[in-house]
Amino acid sequence: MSRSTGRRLGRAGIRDVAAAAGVSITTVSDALNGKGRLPDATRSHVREVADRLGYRPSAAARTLRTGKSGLLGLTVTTYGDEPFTFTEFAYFAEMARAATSAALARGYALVILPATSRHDVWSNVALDGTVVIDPADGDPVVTELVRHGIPVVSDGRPGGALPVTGWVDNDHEAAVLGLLDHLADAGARRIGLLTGNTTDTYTRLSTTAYLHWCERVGQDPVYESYPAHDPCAGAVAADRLLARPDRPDAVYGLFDPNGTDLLAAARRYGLRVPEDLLLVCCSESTLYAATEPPVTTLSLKPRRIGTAVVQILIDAIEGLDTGRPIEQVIPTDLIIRASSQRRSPRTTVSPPRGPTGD
Amino acid sequence: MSRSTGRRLGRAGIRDVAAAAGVSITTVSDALNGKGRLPDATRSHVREVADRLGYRPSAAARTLRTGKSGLLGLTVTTYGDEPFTFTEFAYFAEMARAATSAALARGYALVILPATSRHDVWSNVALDGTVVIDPADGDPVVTELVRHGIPVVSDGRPGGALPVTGWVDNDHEAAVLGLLDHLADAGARRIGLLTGNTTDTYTRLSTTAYLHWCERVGQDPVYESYPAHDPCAGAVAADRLLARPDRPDAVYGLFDPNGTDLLAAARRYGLRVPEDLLLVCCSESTLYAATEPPVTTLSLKPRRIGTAVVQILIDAIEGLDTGRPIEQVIPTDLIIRASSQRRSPRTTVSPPRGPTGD
DNA sequence: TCGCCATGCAGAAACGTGTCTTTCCGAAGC
DNA sequence: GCTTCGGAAAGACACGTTTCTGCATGGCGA
Repeated sequence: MSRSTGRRLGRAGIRDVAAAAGVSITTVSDALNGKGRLPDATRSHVREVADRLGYRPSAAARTLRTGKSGLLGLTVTTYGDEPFTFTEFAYFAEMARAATSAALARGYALVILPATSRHDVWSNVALDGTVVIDPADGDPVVTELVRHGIPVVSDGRPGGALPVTGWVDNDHEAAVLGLLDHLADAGARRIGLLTGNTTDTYTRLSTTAYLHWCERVGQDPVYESYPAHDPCAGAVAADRLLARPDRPDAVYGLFDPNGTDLLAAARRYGLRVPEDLLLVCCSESTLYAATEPPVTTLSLKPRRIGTAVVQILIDAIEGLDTGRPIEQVIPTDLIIRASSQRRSPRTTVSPPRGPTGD
Repeated sequence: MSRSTGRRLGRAGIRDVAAAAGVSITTVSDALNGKGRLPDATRSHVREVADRLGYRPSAAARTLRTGKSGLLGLTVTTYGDEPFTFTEFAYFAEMARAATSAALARGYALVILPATSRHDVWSNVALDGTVVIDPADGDPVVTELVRHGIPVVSDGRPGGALPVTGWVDNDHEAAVLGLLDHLADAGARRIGLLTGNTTDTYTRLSTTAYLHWCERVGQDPVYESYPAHDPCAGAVAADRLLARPDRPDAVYGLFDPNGTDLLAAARRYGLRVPEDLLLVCCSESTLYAATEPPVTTLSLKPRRIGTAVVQILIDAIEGLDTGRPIEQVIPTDLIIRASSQRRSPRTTVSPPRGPTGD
């Protein structure tokens, strides 16, 4: 009695439902979770009473008992001082969105967490697993998580023998090589690169692929690098690249804003695109379909990556061994627009593109 | 004994730490949380033992006991069928990022949740409070949350007498009126509007403000609306707007991609910007500093909004009554660039802008 | 010398579930 | 008629914390 009256100021618990339905706690639990062997009459009766009381099981208690929280961490490595830069490039936003949708479809939710190993937050939330975007070599957060038995799946091949459960990545080398070939086919004689001076895997792989390609075709590398987290450094670096005495006649920009940066720099130097300068940049933004001229972009397919990462992670958590591989390579997509084609003399207005649909 | 040996396969619990340190569970808890009255010697000893065992308190158990989870929900109303569209417009991404940072700084983490009232996910996570972006009138999710005693703070003034704890918003009417005045000052005779046919508050307020302004200055409204969630519909609507017999000589685009859409449409019709057509669009993207010409944008200051929303929410959760108002209006920022100025005959190249810093 | 307070720590009761084990009861088998 | 069997539901414990209460001990003033 002291119990049932004392509970008045809290939410309705499973005890209240049991009392109201005239059954035991066990029966309520079994009825709501479809577990035990109960006649349908009891089941529906309990469900009806629970609904009437507005009963919601306590997530904390359930988590404590079952050991599963239904929460996945999402961590983005941070460049510069801002805690989160995932809006800097549309890639991160797209990837996060796809991951969120995929997780939700399987009953999980995503918690956004910092890449720094501030234990305060990390240990204050019960995680079933974690998605790590572009982990650094020997990332302390990842090693700590794995040491505690929490599955970790990374977007981006992990370096430094990081003990992740699985990973998904593009074949960055192949993507860059293919794109450079495309530029060469379009008539480029000297291809330049606008790249970052950060040490993340994407930048490193792309840059070395560029250098390999140069070596293969016997071209001197022409590149400028800048801190990718600085929004104005890109424009300056684009300017530097086009101001060089060995000015390239084609440029690949590694980061999302490089397309407009390079277009602006080209205008400043009176260079016409694509006549005087061929352009490709890595971006997920549909804005490049409507620039003057439209810019050829390399899409890393963040939606497919985000989805795949979450599927692998949840499969690992639930212990179900689907045939799905634990390490997946997602093909990239070169969306060819006017900026990388010298063929068509008049600028073809590309029709509005619908949703890419994957 | 059966206890301590049986725990071998799990993580180290508080009991293990207590046993290893030769103290009681209470002492461990107090030492780690800085609670009781203990000599510093005991404190450091317990901490050292806990570190050695790699002890991490169970978030679930703590949540169950204290009733606080340290988790805040983040919900974005969804247009169309995609579960999440917060990447569609840079606004959402910026806002989410700022909110995440602010929450983290105060020891909270954000959980991304769907706006649909699928109870599965919502009731599976223990929330201390929720941020709702642009809730619909009488939103069922919000009412349900409030009914269960969970504080809700919304980005966007709630309509339909929604019982939220607080809200933060821009003064959309004032922003639109000021911007239209700016265009009129620049010489616009007939200002058109590119708007959405969705019923969200932002679109509605902005559109009615436009209609009011037209009425006040005695101009016939010229606008086209389209489903804002459809990525290609914007370009088509921009085209429609400039194809009208009563073609406007200035346009305000309500959504992020409208700037490039309108630039592209203007090119198709041979209209020069800003000579033949003045342009403003609402966007948070820095890309518009580098377009040809640079486009004047209206910034809604999502970073300030995201921060303010979280501060209000956490204040409410922790019950501390700061002087901070529960309802805040954040001023907008009109970033004037070449597209809305007829004065300068030659296109001035705006210098690269640094981080906006708020 | 006795009582009192401050200090340092331990015991045990919750928090709200899930689930293993047990009990109860009617019906069927020998 | 007694046992067995199986269905339906109740009891009780455990999950790992936090925290309230309470027991010692020793120093101090009266």
